[in-house]
Amino acid sequence: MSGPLDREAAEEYASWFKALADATRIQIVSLLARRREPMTVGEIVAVSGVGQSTVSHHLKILAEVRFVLLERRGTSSLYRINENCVSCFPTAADVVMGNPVPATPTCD
Amino acid sequence: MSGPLDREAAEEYASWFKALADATRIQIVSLLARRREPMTVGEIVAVSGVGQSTVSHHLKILAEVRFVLLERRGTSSLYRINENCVSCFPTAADVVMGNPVPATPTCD
DNA sequence: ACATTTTATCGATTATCGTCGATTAACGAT
DNA sequence: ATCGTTAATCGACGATAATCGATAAAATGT
Repeated sequence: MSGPLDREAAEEYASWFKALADATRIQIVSLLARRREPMTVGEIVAVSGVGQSTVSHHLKILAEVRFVLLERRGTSSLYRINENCVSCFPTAADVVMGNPVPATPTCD
Repeated sequence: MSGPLDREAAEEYASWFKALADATRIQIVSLLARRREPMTVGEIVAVSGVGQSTVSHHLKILAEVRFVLLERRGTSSLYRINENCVSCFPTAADVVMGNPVPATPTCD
Protein backbone atom coordinates (compact mmCIF):
# COMPACT_ATOMS: atom_id res chain seq x y z
CA MET A 1 0.00 0.00 0.00
CA SER A 2 0.87 3.61 -0.55
CA GLY A 3 3.98 3.05 -2.68
CA PRO A 4 4.69 5.30 -5.62
CA LEU A 5 1.86 5.68 -8.08
CA ASP A 6 2.09 2.85 -10.62
CA ARG A 7 1.98 3.40 -14.35
CA GLU A 8 -1.51 2.04 -14.81
CA ALA A 9 -3.03 4.43 -12.30
CA ALA A 10 -1.00 7.29 -13.71
CA GLU A 11 -2.33 6.57 -17.20
CA GLU A 12 -5.88 6.58 -15.94
CA TYR A 13 -5.53 9.82 -14.02
CA ALA A 14 -3.76 11.38 -16.99
CA SER A 15 -6.75 10.57 -19.17
CA TRP A 16 -9.00 12.38 -16.72
CA PHE A 17 -6.81 15.45 -16.49
CA LYS A 18 -6.40 15.46 -20.24
CA ALA A 19 -10.15 15.69 -20.58
CA LEU A 20 -10.00 18.93 -18.62
CA ALA A 21 -6.82 20.25 -20.22
CA ASP A 22 -8.81 22.72 -22.29
CA ALA A 23 -10.58 25.87 -21.15
CA THR A 24 -13.67 25.25 -23.24
CA ARG A 25 -14.15 21.78 -21.82
CA ILE A 26 -13.69 23.10 -18.31
CA GLN A 27 -16.42 25.64 -18.91
CA ILE A 28 -18.73 22.96 -20.26
CA VAL A 29 -18.16 20.63 -17.32
CA SER A 30 -18.50 23.45 -14.86
CA LEU A 31 -21.70 24.58 -16.51
CA LEU A 32 -23.24 21.12 -16.37
CA ALA A 33 -22.05 20.62 -12.81
CA ARG A 34 -23.72 23.80 -11.59
CA ARG A 35 -27.02 23.13 -13.22
CA ARG A 36 -27.65 19.54 -12.24
CA GLU A 37 -30.21 19.43 -15.05
CA PRO A 38 -29.41 18.00 -18.49
CA MET A 39 -28.72 20.47 -21.28
CA THR A 40 -29.00 20.14 -25.03
CA VAL A 41 -26.05 20.71 -27.32
CA GLY A 42 -27.74 23.84 -28.63
CA GLU A 43 -28.02 25.35 -25.18
CA ILE A 44 -24.35 24.65 -24.52
CA VAL A 45 -23.35 26.11 -27.89
CA ALA A 46 -25.27 29.27 -27.01
CA VAL A 47 -23.04 30.00 -24.02
CA SER A 48 -19.78 28.41 -25.13
CA GLY A 49 -18.44 30.92 -27.66
CA VAL A 50 -17.34 28.24 -30.11
CA GLY A 51 -19.09 26.54 -33.01
CA GLN A 52 -21.56 23.68 -32.86
CA SER A 53 -19.21 21.09 -34.29
CA THR A 54 -16.57 22.07 -31.78
CA VAL A 55 -18.95 21.72 -28.85
CA SER A 56 -20.07 18.35 -30.14
CA HIS A 57 -16.44 17.30 -30.37
CA HIS A 58 -15.71 18.38 -26.80
CA LEU A 59 -18.81 16.67 -25.47
CA LYS A 60 -17.71 13.46 -27.09
CA ILE A 61 -14.34 13.68 -25.34
CA LEU A 62 -16.01 14.41 -22.01
CA ALA A 63 -18.43 11.53 -22.51
CA GLU A 64 -15.62 9.11 -23.34
CA VAL A 65 -14.10 9.56 -19.91
CA ARG A 66 -17.63 9.64 -18.47
CA PHE A 67 -17.40 13.09 -16.97
CA VAL A 68 -20.73 13.67 -18.69
CA LEU A 69 -23.53 11.30 -19.56
CA LEU A 70 -25.65 11.30 -22.70
CA GLU A 71 -29.30 10.55 -23.26
CA ARG A 72 -30.84 10.95 -26.68
CA ARG A 73 -34.32 12.44 -26.71
CA GLY A 74 -35.98 12.86 -30.06
CA THR A 75 -33.74 14.90 -32.31
CA SER A 76 -31.72 16.38 -29.49
CA SER A 77 -29.06 15.07 -27.15
CA LEU A 78 -29.25 15.69 -23.46
CA TYR A 79 -25.93 15.90 -21.66
CA ARG A 80 -25.62 15.96 -17.89
CA ILE A 81 -22.84 15.83 -15.37
CA ASN A 82 -21.86 12.41 -14.00
CA GLU A 83 -22.58 12.83 -10.30
CA ASN A 84 -19.96 10.25 -9.42
CA CYS A 85 -17.26 12.45 -10.91
CA VAL A 86 -18.26 15.39 -8.78
CA SER A 87 -16.86 13.65 -5.74
CA CYS A 88 -14.37 11.25 -7.30
CA PHE A 89 -12.41 13.63 -9.48
CA PRO A 90 -11.19 15.83 -6.64
CA THR A 91 -10.19 12.63 -4.86
CA ALA A 92 -8.01 11.73 -7.82
CA ALA A 93 -6.30 15.08 -7.42
CA ASP A 94 -5.65 14.20 -3.80
CA VAL A 95 -4.17 10.84 -4.73
CA VAL A 96 -1.73 12.42 -7.16
CA MET A 97 -0.74 14.99 -4.57
CA GLY A 98 -0.15 12.27 -2.00
CA ASN A 99 -2.93 13.43 0.27
CA PRO A 100 -4.80 10.96 2.46
CA VAL A 101 -8.09 10.01 0.81
CA PRO A 102 -11.34 9.03 2.55
CA ALA A 103 -11.69 5.43 1.40
CA THR A 104 -10.98 5.04 -2.33
CA PRO A 105 -14.71 4.65 -2.99
CA THR A 106 -14.59 2.91 -6.41
CA CYS A 107 -15.56 5.77 -8.67
CA ASP A 108 -17.86 3.99 -11.11
CA MET B 1 -20.32 35.20 -6.88
CA SER B 2 -20.79 31.61 -7.81
CA GLY B 3 -21.93 32.21 -11.40
CA PRO B 4 -20.61 30.05 -14.19
CA LEU B 5 -16.85 29.72 -14.34
CA ASP B 6 -15.48 32.63 -16.38
CA ARG B 7 -13.01 32.21 -19.20
CA GLU B 8 -10.04 33.55 -17.32
CA ALA B 9 -10.41 31.07 -14.47
CA ALA B 10 -11.06 28.27 -16.95
CA GLU B 11 -7.83 29.09 -18.78
CA GLU B 12 -5.88 28.99 -15.56
CA TYR B 13 -7.33 25.70 -14.39
CA ALA B 14 -6.81 24.26 -17.86
CA SER B 15 -3.10 25.10 -17.63
CA TRP B 16 -2.91 23.18 -14.35
CA PHE B 17 -4.72 20.14 -15.67
CA LYS B 18 -2.68 20.24 -18.84
CA ALA B 19 0.46 19.99 -16.74
CA LEU B 20 -0.87 16.69 -15.39
CA ALA B 21 -2.31 15.46 -18.68
CA ASP B 22 0.60 13.06 -19.10
CA ALA B 23 1.28 9.86 -17.21
CA THR B 24 4.99 10.50 -16.86
CA ARG B 25 4.42 13.92 -15.33
CA ILE B 26 1.85 12.49 -12.95
CA GLN B 27 4.37 9.95 -11.75
CA ILE B 28 6.98 12.63 -11.26
CA VAL B 29 4.66 14.87 -9.27
CA SER B 30 3.38 11.98 -7.24
CA LEU B 31 6.92 10.86 -6.53
CA LEU B 32 7.97 14.29 -5.34
CA ALA B 33 4.80 14.70 -3.32
CA ARG B 34 5.33 11.45 -1.42
CA ARG B 35 8.92 12.14 -0.57
CA ARG B 36 8.76 15.67 0.69
CA GLU B 37 12.51 15.84 0.14
CA PRO B 38 14.05 17.40 -2.97
CA MET B 39 15.32 15.05 -5.66
CA THR B 40 17.91 15.48 -8.36
CA VAL B 41 17.12 15.01 -12.03
CA GLY B 42 19.28 11.92 -12.08
CA GLU B 43 17.32 10.30 -9.27
CA ILE B 44 14.08 11.00 -11.06
CA VAL B 45 15.45 9.68 -14.33
CA ALA B 46 16.40 6.46 -12.56
CA VAL B 47 12.80 5.66 -11.70
CA SER B 48 10.96 7.33 -14.57
CA GLY B 49 11.53 4.92 -17.44
CA VAL B 50 12.21 7.68 -19.97
CA GLY B 51 15.38 9.45 -21.06
CA GLN B 52 17.18 12.25 -19.28
CA SER B 53 16.26 14.95 -21.74
CA THR B 54 12.64 13.92 -21.54
CA VAL B 55 12.60 14.14 -17.76
CA SER B 56 14.25 17.53 -17.91
CA HIS B 57 11.59 18.64 -20.35
CA HIS B 58 8.77 17.44 -18.11
CA LEU B 59 10.28 19.07 -15.05
CA LYS B 60 10.42 22.34 -16.89
CA ILE B 61 6.72 22.11 -17.70
CA LEU B 62 5.89 21.26 -14.09
CA ALA B 63 8.02 24.12 -12.84
CA GLU B 64 6.37 26.60 -15.19
CA VAL B 65 3.02 26.05 -13.52
CA ARG B 66 4.83 25.89 -10.19
CA PHE B 67 3.75 22.39 -9.27
CA VAL B 68 7.42 21.84 -8.49
CA LEU B 69 10.12 24.23 -7.30
CA LEU B 70 13.74 24.28 -8.40
CA GLU B 71 16.89 25.02 -6.48
CA ARG B 72 20.29 24.69 -8.11
CA ARG B 73 22.97 23.18 -5.95
CA GLY B 74 26.41 22.81 -7.46
CA THR B 75 26.14 20.96 -10.73
CA SER B 76 22.81 19.39 -9.95
CA SER B 77 19.23 20.62 -9.81
CA LEU B 78 17.04 19.88 -6.84
CA TYR B 79 13.35 19.65 -7.56
CA ARG B 80 10.73 19.45 -4.85
CA ILE B 81 6.96 19.56 -4.66
CA ASN B 82 5.31 22.92 -4.12
CA GLU B 83 3.52 22.38 -0.83
CA ASN B 84 0.90 24.97 -1.73
CA CYS B 85 -0.21 22.85 -4.66
CA VAL B 86 -0.76 19.83 -2.46
CA SER B 87 -3.79 21.50 -0.95
CA CYS B 88 -4.73 23.96 -3.67
CA PHE B 89 -4.85 21.68 -6.66
CA PRO B 90 -7.58 19.41 -5.30
CA THR B 91 -9.51 22.55 -4.45
CA ALA B 92 -9.33 23.58 -8.09
CA ALA B 93 -10.86 20.23 -8.97
CA ASP B 94 -13.67 21.00 -6.54
CA VAL B 95 -14.27 24.40 -8.10
CA VAL B 96 -14.59 22.92 -11.58
CA MET B 97 -16.98 20.29 -10.29
CA GLY B 98 -19.09 22.93 -8.60
CA ASN B 99 -18.36 21.69 -5.10
CA PRO B 100 -18.34 24.06 -2.14
CA VAL B 101 -14.78 25.05 -1.30
CA PRO B 102 -13.38 25.99 2.12
CA ALA B 103 -12.40 29.60 1.54
CA THR B 104 -10.57 30.07 -1.79
CA PRO B 105 -7.29 30.49 0.09
CA THR B 106 -5.25 32.31 -2.61
CA CYS B 107 -3.02 29.51 -3.79
CA ASP B 108 0.28 31.37 -4.19
C1' DA C 1 44.12 23.63 -18.10
C1' DC C 2 41.52 19.48 -18.45
C1' DA C 3 38.48 15.80 -17.83
C1' DT C 4 34.08 14.41 -15.41
C1' DT C 5 29.60 14.82 -13.95
C1' DT C 6 25.11 16.77 -14.19
C1' DT C 7 21.58 19.11 -16.39
C1' DA C 8 19.58 22.02 -20.06
C1' DT C 9 18.86 22.93 -24.75
C1' DC C 10 18.58 21.98 -29.74
C1' DG C 11 16.82 19.67 -33.91
C1' DA C 12 14.03 16.28 -35.77
C1' DT C 13 10.28 13.17 -35.98
C1' DT C 14 5.96 11.60 -35.18
C1' DA C 15 1.53 12.08 -33.21
C1' DT C 16 -2.21 14.49 -31.22
C1' DC C 17 -5.24 18.56 -30.56
C1' DG C 18 -8.60 22.62 -31.23
C1' DT C 19 -11.13 24.79 -34.38
C1' DC C 20 -13.67 25.64 -38.43
C1' DG C 21 -16.94 25.02 -42.40
C1' DA C 22 -19.46 21.73 -44.92
C1' DT C 23 -21.84 17.64 -45.12
C1' DT C 24 -24.47 13.86 -43.44
C1' DA C 25 -27.81 11.50 -40.45
C1' DA C 26 -31.79 11.17 -37.57
C1' DC C 27 -35.98 12.70 -36.11
C1' DG C 28 -40.40 15.47 -36.04
C1' DA C 29 -43.97 18.13 -38.19
C1' DT C 30 -46.63 19.54 -42.19
C1' DA D 1 -42.70 12.53 -49.37
C1' DT D 2 -40.67 16.84 -47.97
C1' DC D 3 -38.98 20.35 -45.20
C1' DG D 4 -36.80 22.11 -40.82
C1' DT D 5 -34.30 21.32 -36.83
C1' DT D 6 -30.77 19.24 -34.20
C1' DA D 7 -26.64 16.95 -33.63
C1' DA D 8 -22.70 14.06 -35.27
C1' DT D 9 -19.17 13.29 -38.57
C1' DC D 10 -15.75 14.50 -42.11
C1' DG D 11 -11.76 16.86 -44.05
C1' DA D 12 -8.60 20.28 -43.49
C1' DC D 13 -5.41 23.47 -41.28
C1' DG D 14 -2.30 25.28 -38.04
C1' DA D 15 -0.53 24.58 -33.57
C1' DT D 16 1.30 21.89 -29.75
C1' DA D 17 3.21 17.91 -27.64
C1' DA D 18 6.18 13.68 -26.39
C1' DT D 19 10.11 11.53 -27.23
C1' DC D 20 14.75 10.72 -28.70
C1' DG D 21 19.79 11.44 -29.61
C1' DA D 22 23.28 14.73 -29.76
C1' DT D 23 25.26 18.78 -28.22
C1' DA D 24 26.12 22.60 -25.17
C1' DA D 25 26.68 24.73 -20.61
C1' DA D 26 28.04 24.95 -15.91
C1' DA D 27 30.18 23.48 -11.86
C1' DT D 28 33.67 20.24 -9.55
C1' DG D 29 37.77 17.67 -8.96
C1' DT D 30 42.50 16.50 -10.51
